[in-house]
Amino acid sequence: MIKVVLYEDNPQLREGLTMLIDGSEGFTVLASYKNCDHVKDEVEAWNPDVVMMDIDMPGTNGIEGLKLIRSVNTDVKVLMLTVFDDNKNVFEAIRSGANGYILKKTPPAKLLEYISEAASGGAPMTASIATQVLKMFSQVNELKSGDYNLSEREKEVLHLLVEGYSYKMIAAKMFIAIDTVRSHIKKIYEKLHVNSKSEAVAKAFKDRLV
Amino acid sequence: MIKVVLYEDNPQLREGLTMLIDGSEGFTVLASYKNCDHVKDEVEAWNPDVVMMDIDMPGTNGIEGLKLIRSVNTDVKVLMLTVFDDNKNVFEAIRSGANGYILKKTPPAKLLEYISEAASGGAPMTASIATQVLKMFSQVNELKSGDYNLSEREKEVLHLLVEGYSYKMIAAKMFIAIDTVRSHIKKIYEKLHVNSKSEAVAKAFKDRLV
DNA sequence: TGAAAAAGCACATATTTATGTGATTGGTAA
DNA sequence: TTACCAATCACATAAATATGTGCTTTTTCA
Repeated sequence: MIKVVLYEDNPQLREGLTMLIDGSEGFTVLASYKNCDHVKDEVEAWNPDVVMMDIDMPGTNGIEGLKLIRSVNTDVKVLMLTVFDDNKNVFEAIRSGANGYILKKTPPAKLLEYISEAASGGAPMTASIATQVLKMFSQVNELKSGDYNLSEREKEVLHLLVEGYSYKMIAAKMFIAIDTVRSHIKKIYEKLHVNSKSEAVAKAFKDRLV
Repeated sequence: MIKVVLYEDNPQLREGLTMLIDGSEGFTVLASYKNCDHVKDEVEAWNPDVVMMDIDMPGTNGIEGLKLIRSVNTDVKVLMLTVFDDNKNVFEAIRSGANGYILKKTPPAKLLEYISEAASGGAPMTASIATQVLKMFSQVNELKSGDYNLSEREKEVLHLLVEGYSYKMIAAKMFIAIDTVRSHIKKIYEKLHVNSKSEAVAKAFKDRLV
């Protein structure tokens, strides 16, 4: 029996969801609330398997509610429920430890399936949400490409600079004179359009040259 | 009619999948291959809606294949197919622009559903994969919480250092004497366990203090 | 209430960095 | 074959940085 607690401000939808879930084999709704002002206590008291949390609620919103839950309980599965698949909330919810993210327009049968999936450790997502997540993910790891066409030797030097080596140490490590290190670094600064070691290091991090 | 091209080295599975998909209403398999050595030409020639790509193949593997496809075509939906939900491949596939990631043990009905979902712009994922993706996502954006308990003023100074300001400029910007800037920086170095500006900058980036 | 931080300032000095000018060598592309 | 560039080294100098010691004043916290 999957124990569910529900947070949804719209009375019709709250009742409808409660009846749907509670009336289905294998599911029970322990409680449902119209806001998550006391979500911590409530989740602790009921100890549900799954919390269904509306995002857009007056007072403490769903994301805040999720954070509150996570501050005391990292086990309970939290399914975020929303009307729109807008980017910002999806991102924030996932960051805050949501287990799934589904649209309200999801058909009833699918909804129950999603709840079971969440309860058994899955991460149910409406297709459009999943698409967004993947897109965000590849964006995060995209970028770089800041080429600056540094020569091989220059890349080596830059790398050592980033590692915190001094000119003297770099010279020793690369078996070249310190003046050669200077030459390389000067060239690197020109190419990166900077004029100090720390700026070069910062740029290396920003543009993922490291 | 959803047009599918299949890449799978195991002959039995390849035949099985072809028969399943091709035999289903609304789906057609244009071609199936046992490796993706000529994936670029093949995808261009067939122009499918969905490519199903096995990850573990001899020769050019699925990830490489995906990258090859993406180098010439960003529209076709690519569904990655694998036996294991191992972390590294999932990550790499998503980074490279996969549209979905499903396990081979997925039941036939579900498989067809996933293909349709991919074709219509969704991002079908096996539950265990979705869970992983969410986990990775929240890890990537985790705070890292490298605290070091810097004081407010020290954080300001560090921030300006990272921005590339010299001591003199920081002094001017913060309306304090350059010697005070030195004091702060010395303290910062102690707290971060570094002893140069560029090391501090590097650490700030690494530990997301910026 | 009293010690500990935090923030501010000053002076001194050694080291490191930044910048300039100039030269040699070997590879490579027009 | 000439011209360019990467890589190497040298000498010189100014500016910036790192480090040490020492001194107020204010805030914080046990």
